[in-house]
Amino acid sequence: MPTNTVLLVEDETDIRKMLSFSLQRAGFEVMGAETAEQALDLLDGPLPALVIIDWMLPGMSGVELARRLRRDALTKNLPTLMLTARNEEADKLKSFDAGIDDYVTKPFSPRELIARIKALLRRSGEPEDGVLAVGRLSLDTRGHQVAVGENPVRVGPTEFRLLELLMRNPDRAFNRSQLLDRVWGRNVYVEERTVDVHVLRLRRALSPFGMDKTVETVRGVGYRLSPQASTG
Amino acid sequence: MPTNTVLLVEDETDIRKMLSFSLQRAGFEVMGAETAEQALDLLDGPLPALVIIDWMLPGMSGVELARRLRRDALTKNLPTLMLTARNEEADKLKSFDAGIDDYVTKPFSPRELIARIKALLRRSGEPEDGVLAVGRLSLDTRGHQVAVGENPVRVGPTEFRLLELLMRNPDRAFNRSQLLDRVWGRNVYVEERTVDVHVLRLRRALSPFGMDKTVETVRGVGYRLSPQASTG
DNA sequence: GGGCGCGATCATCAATCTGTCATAATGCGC
DNA sequence: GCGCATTATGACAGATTGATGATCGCGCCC
Repeated sequence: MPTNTVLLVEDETDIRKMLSFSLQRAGFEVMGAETAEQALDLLDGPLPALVIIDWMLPGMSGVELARRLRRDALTKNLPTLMLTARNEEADKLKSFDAGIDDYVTKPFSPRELIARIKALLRRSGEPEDGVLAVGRLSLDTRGHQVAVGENPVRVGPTEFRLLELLMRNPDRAFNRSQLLDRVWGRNVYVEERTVDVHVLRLRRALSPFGMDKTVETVRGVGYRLSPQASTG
Repeated sequence: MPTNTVLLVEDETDIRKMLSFSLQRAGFEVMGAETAEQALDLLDGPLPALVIIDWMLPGMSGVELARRLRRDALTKNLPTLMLTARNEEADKLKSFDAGIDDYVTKPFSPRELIARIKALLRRSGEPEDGVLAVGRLSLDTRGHQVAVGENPVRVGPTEFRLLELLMRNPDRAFNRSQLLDRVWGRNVYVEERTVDVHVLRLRRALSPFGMDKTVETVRGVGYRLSPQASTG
């Protein structure tokens, strides 16, 4: 999901161009569609971060489009914003009912639109899910969970932090001193050899899934995580 | 963010009462505050699902309150909705800038307000009917009831709030401090170990249905709700 | 006043993790 | 192949951390 892409569904060319311009100036990439049908086609590709829909569209209406988006699991969580000339309460309610997240009435200033878009994105898109992945190996920093494919892997706290560091820096070799600093903390006195033991324990935890080769020894230096070796 | 409770910050008594009534009829619990300061106090306790803030408040302004909420890690993700008599663009922008998620201009109909609230909650992951579900486990935030399949489960108030938080954030690990902040409230001084006891009680309540494994221990961190483990 | 439900602590036991060491393997230059 | 340097591994004792049962206190209702 390109995080700063907006899909704009608006049939009136002038308005579409004007909005495209404002949006681009605000740092968004814009995908334009003239009809709901065209929009649905575009949504088969990479998803935008947000969809702006004009109420009045030729063919399928904006409300109907919104409803469709909500029904499809893939687009269910896409933030949507309705653009309309109407200012009647019934229509607003209908929009919200169709799952629209926000509603802007024409005439509106581009600045207001941008502000609302940002508010919407702030609310939805931002939360970094915190899942690191290397090959079939994944590490969820939020959930404190390691898995190979669907299988959860049991690792102790230290091994978790160690793996996290390695996964954040794939293919980079760390010497024991660096590992101690970054995993154990700077002012801790721990024998360098202790690192070996924890690497061993980490490998042991990964080996049932054939992923133990992923943590490679760099002789004379230290250790490295190698995405290559995770083919198992 | 626990419960289907809404925090309403409005100094004019008439309006507050009227809105409280509408909100309650729509199925929300309402916490009322007359000032921003009072609101902040209330937010030291269990968090509501959403905050409605009047623009004009005696003392600290609504915008300033919103800004504060955004600064604090604990309330950062609370959806906020601004209520105001003004209709000037500059003010709207100021609101959005303060991190407000939506904006309703007086005079507004309660129905519109409710619709917007629902849109906001939907966006932040709140189910429409107030029933959270994870596997066979379900929790009704309005009826304050927990069930596994059709079987009701008896849990105490604290266990309920604890389970609610966990169910709102499946697969996410919380440490004891976070749990205390979010389930007990921030101003209370409670021993961290107390969390263990309530987790124990929660598990015990769930175990007759084989769901006790759903609440997992993350050693060295805290606890996590795992949909996986609910297969029992 | 006397249950009763609930919540917070505490003490204790069990499970798990940690850092070290001794020893076995392995790799590498010659 | 030899010998040295480096790494892998198994074992262990101590330290942490979590689970559990029991206790105490508080507010509430009869």
